[in-house]
Amino acid sequence: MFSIGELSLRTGVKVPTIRYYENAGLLEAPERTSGNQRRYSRSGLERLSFISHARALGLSIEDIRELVELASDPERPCGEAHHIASAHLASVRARIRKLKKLERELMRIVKISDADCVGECHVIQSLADHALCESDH
Amino acid sequence: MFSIGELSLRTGVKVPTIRYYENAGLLEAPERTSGNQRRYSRSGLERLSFISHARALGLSIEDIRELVELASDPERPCGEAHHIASAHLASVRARIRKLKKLERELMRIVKISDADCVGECHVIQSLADHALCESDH
DNA sequence: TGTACAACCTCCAGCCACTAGAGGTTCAAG
DNA sequence: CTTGAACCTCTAGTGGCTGGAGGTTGTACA
Repeated sequence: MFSIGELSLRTGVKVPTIRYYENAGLLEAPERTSGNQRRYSRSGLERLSFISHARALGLSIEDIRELVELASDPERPCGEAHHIASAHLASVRARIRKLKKLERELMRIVKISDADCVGECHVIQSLADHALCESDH
Repeated sequence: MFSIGELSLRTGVKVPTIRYYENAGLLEAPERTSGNQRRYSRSGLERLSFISHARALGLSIEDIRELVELASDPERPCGEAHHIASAHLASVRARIRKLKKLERELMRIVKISDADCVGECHVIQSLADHALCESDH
């Protein structure tokens, strides 16, 4: 049996965040002591690790809620879980593509202002004039 | 002279967002008609384009506020503007690195569950067990 | 000149995923 | 039995908008 503080230490998830997950319906409400403090079992620890790992992978609370439900219903987990994971993979890839565009754009802006840093400021000029951009955004 | 709606059409920034920028101190409060409606000049349009472009590049409102101040003070813009832009470039690169790690991780999870989709769900298993991860996060 | 109605105004609430603080209670070590 | 760290609940704030309520103005047309 772990207190919320011990659980926090073991998982690296902050105490208020654990309570938040409970409130959001991701984490089952644990037993309480007679004095109303939370006491977690091993399964609570495992569930929290699951949530924390999924969050680290960037899945939304909503996605995780769904995965948690699937996990507790062994009849129909795999297809849908797979769907959630691969949808998320696609969105991660889209974000990478977008950030790479930004990277190129920013490199250009920074490089120009490196080369020629007198008079008018090129950073500000480049930011002001979208027409100078190489890609759309 | 543009109404707020025209400005919105020309820049692609939504009307409530324009008001939000004004409120946040990014966009100068424009003239008003006798009936209290906003009327923008060309310089307002340019300023909003600047903001919108900088946002599209992922700069924070706070960063943009600073750039806007720098832009209006031609004494000391370049060094600081360059600093903001290159700090942002660094953070974009960090985000790309992080997302690429996630991509690898998710690919692994999705691939496993592709290959072997019977019995226990591997998506959920992989998410639950951080020890299976190849990289830290 | 009157009227209809789209566009405008302000203010307030909500979104996500936490995080921080106030103010009070409980647990456990000494 | 006392101390004080850790716990409890509840509320509010973060960033960057977005949407709605309820009321006013601008403008095109009859």
